Amino acid sequence: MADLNTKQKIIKASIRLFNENGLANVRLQQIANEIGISPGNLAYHFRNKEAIIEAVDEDLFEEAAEILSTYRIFPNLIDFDNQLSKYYSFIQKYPFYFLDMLEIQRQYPEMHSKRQVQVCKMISQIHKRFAFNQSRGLILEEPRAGLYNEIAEAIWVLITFWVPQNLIRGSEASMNVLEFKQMIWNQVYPYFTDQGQAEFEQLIRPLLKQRSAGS
Amino acid sequence: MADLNTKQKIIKASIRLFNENGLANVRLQQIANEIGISPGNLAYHFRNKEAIIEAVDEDLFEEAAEILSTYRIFPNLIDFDNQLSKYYSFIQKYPFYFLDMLEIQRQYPEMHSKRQVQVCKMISQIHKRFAFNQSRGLILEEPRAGLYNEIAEAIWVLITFWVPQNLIRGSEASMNVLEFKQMIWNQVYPYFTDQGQAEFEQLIRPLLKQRSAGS
DNA sequence: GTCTATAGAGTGATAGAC
DNA sequence: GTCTATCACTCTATAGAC
Repeated sequence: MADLNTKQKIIKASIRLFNENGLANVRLQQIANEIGISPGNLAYHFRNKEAIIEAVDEDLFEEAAEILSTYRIFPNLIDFDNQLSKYYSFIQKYPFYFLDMLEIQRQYPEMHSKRQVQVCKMISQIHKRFAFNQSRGLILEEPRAGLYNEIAEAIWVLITFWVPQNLIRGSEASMNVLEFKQMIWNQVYPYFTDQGQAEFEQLIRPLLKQRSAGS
Repeated sequence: MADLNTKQKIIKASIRLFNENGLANVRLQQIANEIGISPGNLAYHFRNKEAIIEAVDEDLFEEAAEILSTYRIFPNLIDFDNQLSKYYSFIQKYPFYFLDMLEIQRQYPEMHSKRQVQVCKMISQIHKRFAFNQSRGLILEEPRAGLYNEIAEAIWVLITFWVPQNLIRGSEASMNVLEFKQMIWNQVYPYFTDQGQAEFEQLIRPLLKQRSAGS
C-alpha cells in the first residue's frame, strides 16, 4: 500500500503547516506544495480539507491519549513528573492543537466534543493524584472543600496554555521543560505534608535542578 | 461629524463578530450586513480589513490599559480584588482579544509588539503586589528566589486563559466572577503570613461568598 | 457619506487524461 | 496513484453614480 505513505506524508506536512500558520490559514495548495504533489492528488487521498484535519486530529488525539494512559494504579510523585515531561514535549510539538481549539469548536463541532471528554479525563486524573497522595500522607487534608478540584483545574490551564503563552510572548528560546515543571510543582508544593515535602525534596527537586545537559 | 457614528458602529459590530467567529473567519460583507451598510461604504471608513482590526485593537488596548492603571501607589488586597473583577469583565466581554493573539501575531506583527509590552507590565504589576504586601507583613519572605515571579506569571496565564478555557470547555453557564477570583486568590493564599490570612479572611473572603445576587 | 457594480486574486473541489 | 486543467465560488478592494 504505497498510498499509506503519501497519506502519512500529507498528515505530517499538514501538522507542520498548522503549527506555523494556524488551521484557518493553511491552504490545500500549500500542503500539496510542501510535499511536492498536486492538489488533485491531495484530493485523491482526502476528499476535502475537513477530512485532513480529522485525520490529523485523530493522530494527535491518540498521542495525547497515550500520555494520559501512563497514569498508573499507584501514581507517585515521580510518575507525575514523568507525565509532565511528556505533556511538555507534546504541547511544544503541536501548539496549534491547543491554540486552535476554539477554531475547531467553531468550525468542526463533532471533533470538539471528543476533545472535551479528554480534557475532563485529564483534570480528573490530576485530581485523583491529590486524593491518592493524600491517602499516602504526602498531601494535606483538603483545607477547604473543593480546593483540590480548583487547583486541578488551574494546573490543567497552566499545562495547556503555558507553552503557547510563551510562544506568544516570544520567549521561546528561554523556555524549557524544567521551568515548565517547576511552575506546575509550584501549584502542588503548598499542600504537601512534611513527609510530602521531604519526598519531594529527595525525589523531584534534583530533577528540577538539572541543567539541560546532553546525554 | 456623522461619520464618527458609523465608524463606531463598524467597530462595535466587528468586535461582536470577532468574538463569535474569530478574526480570520469574519468577512467584510458580514460586518457591513451586521449594521446594514454596503461593503463600499465600509471601505470609505476603513481602507481595508487590517485598518478595522487596528481600530478595534486600539479601543480594546485602551480599555485594558485603563484597568492596568487602577493599580495604586498602595495596592492593598481589596485593590487587587477589584482589579480582578475588572479583568474578568473585560476578558468575558472580549474573549477573542486573547484567543486570537496568535492570529494577530502571525498576521499583524506590529500590533502584537504593543501588546507584549502590556503583558509584561501586567505581570510586573502582579509581582509588585507581592513585594508591596511582603513589606506590609502580609506576605511571607520569598521561600525560594524567583518563586514570586513564577507565581506572578502563573497568575497571568490563569487570568488570561481561564475564561477562554471555560468557553472552550462549554461551561459558560456555570462560570462566574466569584469562581474566577477564588481561583486567583488560591494562588496567593499559601504565601500569606498569619496577618495576611487574617486580613484576607476579614476583607476578601466575604466578597467571595456573595451569591451572584441582584442589585 | 452612501450606494451599486465589478474587477482581480485566491481557494476548494472536480473531471478526466496518463 | 498522480497529474493538468478548470469550474464555481468567495473575498477584498476599487470605480463611479447619486
